[in-house]
Amino acid sequence: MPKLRLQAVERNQKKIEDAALHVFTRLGFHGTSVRDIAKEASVSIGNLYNYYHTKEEIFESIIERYEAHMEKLRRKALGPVQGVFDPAELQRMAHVIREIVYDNPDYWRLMYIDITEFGNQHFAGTFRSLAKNMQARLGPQLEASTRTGVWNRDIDPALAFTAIYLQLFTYFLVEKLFGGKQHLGMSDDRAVEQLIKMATEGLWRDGGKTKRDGLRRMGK
Amino acid sequence: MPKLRLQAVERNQKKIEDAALHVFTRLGFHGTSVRDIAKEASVSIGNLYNYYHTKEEIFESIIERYEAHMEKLRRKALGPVQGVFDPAELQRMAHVIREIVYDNPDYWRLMYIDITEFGNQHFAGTFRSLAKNMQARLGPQLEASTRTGVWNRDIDPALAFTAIYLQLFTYFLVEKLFGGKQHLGMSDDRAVEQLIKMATEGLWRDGGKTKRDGLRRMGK
DNA sequence: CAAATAAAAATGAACGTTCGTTTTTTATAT
DNA sequence: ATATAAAAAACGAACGTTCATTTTTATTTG
Repeated sequence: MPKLRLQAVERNQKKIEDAALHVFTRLGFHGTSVRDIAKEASVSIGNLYNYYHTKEEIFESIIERYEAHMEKLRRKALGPVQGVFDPAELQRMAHVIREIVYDNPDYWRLMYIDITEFGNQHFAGTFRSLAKNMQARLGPQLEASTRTGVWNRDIDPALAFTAIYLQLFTYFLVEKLFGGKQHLGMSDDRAVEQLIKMATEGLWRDGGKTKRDGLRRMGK
Repeated sequence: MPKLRLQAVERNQKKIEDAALHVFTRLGFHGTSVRDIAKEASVSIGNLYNYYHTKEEIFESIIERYEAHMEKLRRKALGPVQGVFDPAELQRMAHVIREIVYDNPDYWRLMYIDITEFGNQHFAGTFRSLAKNMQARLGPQLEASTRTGVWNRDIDPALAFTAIYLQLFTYFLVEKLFGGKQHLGMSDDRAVEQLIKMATEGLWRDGGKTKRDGLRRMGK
């Protein structure tokens, strides 16, 4: 009646999935052989099949585990947001997002594998109704922003916040995964500062008179 | 002594590469077999190797062809930009970018394949010094914007324009490739309108006094 | 608290299949 | 008749998975 202790099973699975993640994200799903995984995990080929029925099951298990991890991190990025459009708060969020992207580039590599080799089966829900989810999470804070009097009433706060959130992720992803070394022409800190300044100062009305004049004068 | 006319060779290569693109972007590089390509192109396996030495050469030839095509489209998106930050001009650019993304999702699928299966070998240069390239293309127009008097002098015009450009691509990519059906909570047209309003109205100074007050009042 | 025990875990060779590529054969067009 | 394109056949290597066997492990027993 000796069965491997549950924590031992957990430990072995983590070892296998860590190894599999490493090779999957470098060679793709079909570019990775189970021998690659076994070797990377220092486990026999046969034993892999004691823990997973198929190679694809390993892939799906990795995604499940990673998705749970990312959900925690996303909460961390959005969690303590109080004055949602306060530049200082956005700076903090940007810093967390930077950390998330730089620490977990493999998460997006998995996403790209899913798109190119699995028809976006596993990550399809991630971006669905993003703004609506944002509204559900930050509804009160977002609504509060519109009641300050200076809010640009033409702009939906949920859209605005989601756009900033996505823009920051995009910036760091381009830097980390797409090889865009300082693709905005300056350091991360300065670029983020400028992006936030751009976004926030556009959210607050200034009456719009001098601005329009400026545009008219500009040429078009 | 029949030698295939050059345009016939070109035609056959295009047929093969179109077929290969179709299967590559659905199964990935290693998930696609040369038999898949041959069948899709209605060509024998052996004959494939009369046109390409290896499977990888087919992949690289596709990228080369597609990159040239995309460069033309990018020029179209940026081409007739005169008042670079004029909302109407940005609307036009957004429309072109939408068209580009919706007509060519396979270009980005190739990019994701390159990242996950080739270590970003072939597309690494695409995002390098994006803002600097933007400066090279639109330098005069960007500089002109800073001389209108109402420009927010803290913000680098090249960064601002590149950020808007990237944000629009990101928006449509999320919609088309990542399954985010109306992820900003509204139609493409309305979302784009809001993004542009957000970005541009943040570029022009209003003195900053009432804005800061608004933020202070907001809670943080 | 060892030693014995039985069940589970781990192993690596072997399976049939499919892979990318090469070689051989056939068809075609001057 | 001959050079070339296209197709078919064939190649060894590598694929995902299975399985008979060995090793390890947690428990029972003395």
